[in-house]
Amino acid sequence: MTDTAETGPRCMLNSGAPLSELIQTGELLNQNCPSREILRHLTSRWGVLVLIALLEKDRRFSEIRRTVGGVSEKMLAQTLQTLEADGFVNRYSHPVVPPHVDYSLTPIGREAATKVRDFADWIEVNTIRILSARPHQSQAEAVE
Amino acid sequence: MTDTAETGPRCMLNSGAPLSELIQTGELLNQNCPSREILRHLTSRWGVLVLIALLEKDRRFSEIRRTVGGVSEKMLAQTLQTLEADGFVNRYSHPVVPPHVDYSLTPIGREAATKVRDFADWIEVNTIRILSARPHQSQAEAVE
DNA sequence: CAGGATCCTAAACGATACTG
DNA sequence: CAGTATCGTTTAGGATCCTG
Repeated sequence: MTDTAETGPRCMLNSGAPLSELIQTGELLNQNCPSREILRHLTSRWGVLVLIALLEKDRRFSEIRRTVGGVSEKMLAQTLQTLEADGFVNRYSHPVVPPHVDYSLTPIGREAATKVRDFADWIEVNTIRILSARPHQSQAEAVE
Repeated sequence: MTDTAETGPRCMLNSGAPLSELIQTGELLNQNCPSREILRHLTSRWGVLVLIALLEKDRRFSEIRRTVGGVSEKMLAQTLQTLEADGFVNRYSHPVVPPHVDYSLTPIGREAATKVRDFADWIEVNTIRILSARPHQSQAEAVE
């Protein structure tokens, strides 16, 4: 045992090497890679849907809330803050009362959202196919 | 108020219309659409990484566990069961002792995994750019 | 209107022990 | 080896109330 409690090999992205020289291949499978965090934010339950909603057009808070079915105020605020902190979303608060806040995608946010949207499109197109190809559950499983 | 406690408009995919005539556009934003469930499975924390691991080659349980850094036995088993139930993954248990179980992608699982891999690749290529473009946290936030 | 603060429940997760 | 069962912890998530 060493002095540090490493849980696996270090990721190249935090190995101390100069960033400009790094090449990443399959680093997501590495537990310690910061790309894991990005992945989790972008694939989070509400993050995916918010990105899609904002890809269509800029929206204000309550509009996103209405667009993304089922999201609570709290989770929407939290999701938007995370996406903003990652630099995927711009937040512009108009200096008026009552408050008016507009959300939009940053350039890199738009890139990410486009990728997410591609994947979402695939799911929407294939959902029926997936549901019908699904192995049937047994009675026991269905009751569960 | 009606007799049913609907939380939003029905999704076309469970509206009772014949499946073959349905067209889906933006149905993921609808709370009641079954595609939401597929999305959650495919974008789940470990689901993404398992699909990527299996896209490279077929693997047995312990091999996936070693490949996907940080996944626990329990979560891997659970994730594989979900992906199998959705029809994305094949499970073949060799009739030997000690047990030997091979996992592989189904055709539709391979399609899905390819899409996931595309997105993952984008993240890996852009992680550095994302991290450096991130708005800096304040001292207060950093301590938090 | 856009949230922040609070409280609470449910689900996800991980570690460990056990079994065919 | 490939799980299952159990337990305890952590996080996600929702509901409600409150404020500039």
